[in-house]
Amino acid sequence: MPELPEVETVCRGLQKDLKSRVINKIIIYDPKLKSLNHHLSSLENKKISLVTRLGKQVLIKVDNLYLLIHLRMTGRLIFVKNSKQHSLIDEIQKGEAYLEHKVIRLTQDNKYKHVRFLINCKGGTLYFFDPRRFGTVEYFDKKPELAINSIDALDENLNSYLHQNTSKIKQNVKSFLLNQARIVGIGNIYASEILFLAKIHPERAWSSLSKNETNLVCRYIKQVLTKAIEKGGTTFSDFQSSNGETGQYQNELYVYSREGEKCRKCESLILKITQGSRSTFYCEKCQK
DNA sequence: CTTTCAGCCTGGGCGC
DNA sequence: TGCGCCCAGGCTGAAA
Repeated sequence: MPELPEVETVCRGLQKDLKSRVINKIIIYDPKLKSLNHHLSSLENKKISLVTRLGKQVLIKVDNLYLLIHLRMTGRLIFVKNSKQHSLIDEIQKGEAYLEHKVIRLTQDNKYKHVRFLINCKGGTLYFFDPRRFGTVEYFDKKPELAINSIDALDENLNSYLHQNTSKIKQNVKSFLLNQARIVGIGNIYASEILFLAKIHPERAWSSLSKNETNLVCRYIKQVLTKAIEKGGTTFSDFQSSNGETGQYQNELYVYSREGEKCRKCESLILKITQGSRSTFYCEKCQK
């Protein structure tokens, strides 16, 4: 689910909600997260100072310590302010939520929502829901950084990075955009959208791009991701911001998930192919 | 070195 | 209604 714009949307919401709150208690329900247990006590009674994005991950600064959360496919971080209405903690204590395979499942609208862990702080609780349980939470005692030789997709130096470091890469352009060891933040939805707008065929080799085409890709990486952030991300089935709102960028898509529908520029039919075992959507006529 | 592909998981949608 | 199959926004690590 979450690519850079969705993670940025979550971070902005959490920064507002969590900043300056003191952590009372952290509870882990999913045994897959138990490595975090060793560090929980060092986080309690400390103040959250900053929530920022690191690539596709959410970085929460707690005093001089860090929690790095990767949402992967279905992870959601939802902050619920304290109110008279019962919180999940209350429901657990009242036995209205129950344990199944040690992962809390909360019934709500007859649907199960899997809570892997929660942070209860003064004024509210941050829940980490993740049905598929691909998401990860890591603890660091110093600030984690992006991998060497990689660059954030919205870094202002992206253009010179692409020209200086990537001209020999023979990988197809679509797979290259998804490669997080290089550009960090682009996922399967936005990769197809960026290539459509840049009018570049997804099966071209990255090294075959002219200087001008590389500039175009760079321009549309910035444009697409920035606009998607403005729209609060893309919601297909289950992306939600930290206050539970859905994104709006799905209404702007030119090709993703539009196989067999008419291209919004030339009216020929959108095609779907598989590259690196991921779906790619494109317009044969618009993209050369 | 590069590239592919199964695996990690669950739930929704579809065809029968 | 139900069952089986396919699909999914990400990433890793083993194998080729």
